[in-house]
Amino acid sequence: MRKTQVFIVDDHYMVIEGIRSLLQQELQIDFCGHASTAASCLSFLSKQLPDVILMDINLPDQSGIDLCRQVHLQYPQVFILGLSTFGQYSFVEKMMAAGASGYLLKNAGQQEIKQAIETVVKGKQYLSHDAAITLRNTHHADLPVLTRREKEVLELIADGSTNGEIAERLFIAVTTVDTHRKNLLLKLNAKNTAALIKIAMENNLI
Amino acid sequence: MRKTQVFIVDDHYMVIEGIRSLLQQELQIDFCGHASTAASCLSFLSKQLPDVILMDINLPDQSGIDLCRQVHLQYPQVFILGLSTFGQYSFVEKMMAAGASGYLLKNAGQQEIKQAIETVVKGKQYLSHDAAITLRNTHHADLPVLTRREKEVLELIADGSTNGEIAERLFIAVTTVDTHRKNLLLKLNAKNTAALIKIAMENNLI
DNA sequence: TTCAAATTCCCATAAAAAGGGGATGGATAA
DNA sequence: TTATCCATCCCCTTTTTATGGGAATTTGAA
Repeated sequence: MRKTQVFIVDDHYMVIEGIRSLLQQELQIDFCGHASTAASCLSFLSKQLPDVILMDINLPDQSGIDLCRQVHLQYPQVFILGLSTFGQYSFVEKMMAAGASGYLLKNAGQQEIKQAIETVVKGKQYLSHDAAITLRNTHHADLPVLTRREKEVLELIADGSTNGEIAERLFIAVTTVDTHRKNLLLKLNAKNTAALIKIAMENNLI
Repeated sequence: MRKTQVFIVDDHYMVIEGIRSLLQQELQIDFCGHASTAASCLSFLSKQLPDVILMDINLPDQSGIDLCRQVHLQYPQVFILGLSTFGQYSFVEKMMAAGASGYLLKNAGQQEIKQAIETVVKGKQYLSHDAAITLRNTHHADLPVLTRREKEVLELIADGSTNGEIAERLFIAVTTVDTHRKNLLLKLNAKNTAALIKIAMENNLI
């Protein structure tokens, strides 16, 4: 039986080495290389295709989510396992939406990594236990979904722009900015701008 | 010559395994154990003292900075190397202030880890190249010193309190709060409340 | 195609913050 | 002991936000 080819994309050498070390003991799995940037990952894929890619969400040149989407479109036969430090709901969800077959947290042990790889090569989905719990427990319902426009306005508010300035930059009326602002306060349950920015930053919305 | 005993505190198994794997090839270094929480780290130390601890900043039960301070006070003979994903200035600085002898980023390779350990056991300081650059580049001198009162006011602003509410809670006049607020905007070079909160949070003032 | 959500715009009033002054007592460090 | 910083307080004006409505158009997904 052919060994499963595994490729790793992560900008932390310690993590790459950790996974490599853990997978070395698995006879059915072959570690075929690693990349620390999205660019070098794509470059590798143009020459050789692994069966599974373990992909970190935080990469230096671009978001792992974007890379995931790109790789999934270009090489749909490759299974992608998301990889990150924390099980923040939005990240897990976005990674899955971008075409990942599963998600692993970096505190996963040898057994879990092995099982995840074996599961996704069969075409099934694998969610890290903790990630699954996160998806269930955490502020799923609590964390509101901001629209594209609301996020834009939020960013500009955080930068210190007044409604007038925001309106100018986005080519909309001041009253519209006002409305978005109202909705932001409502959605994030903030009393005023100060609380809004604090909550937004605590939830990585900025 | 006695081997250098190294202990790791990190809640990510992959990182622990990575470091262990990298250090295995070093004959002068002995990996003597690991912990994934501050509590189990302290429990280990009560029985056995390593020469160097590689300590992550993000731990599940408490901040690595607090743990660092505690360990440094209780076991001053143990050298601590801070460990984290990013080289954010305030974190590096706080870790050093808490008694760490050095700082490593998780993208460090085998040579760098080895050199860091060798450097700190000699009682010298070791800063990861990237961390050192961070310390130099980022707003070091720029960061203003906030007074006790200003910090209190800042926190209350961030929580969404109005000047009136802040005045009530601190038993001072609204006009005084106004003055503190003006000074905060000035010191942090913020255009308005939104920018103030963002800057304050980015610099860990809240 | 149809329906819900997103985006856009408007009015009016009340509340809060920003910006500009100036002033006083107290502590502290040089 | 003088100078500096902190904390406190006050005035006034203008700008910006908050709050509470209502309503028309896109747009995207089912």
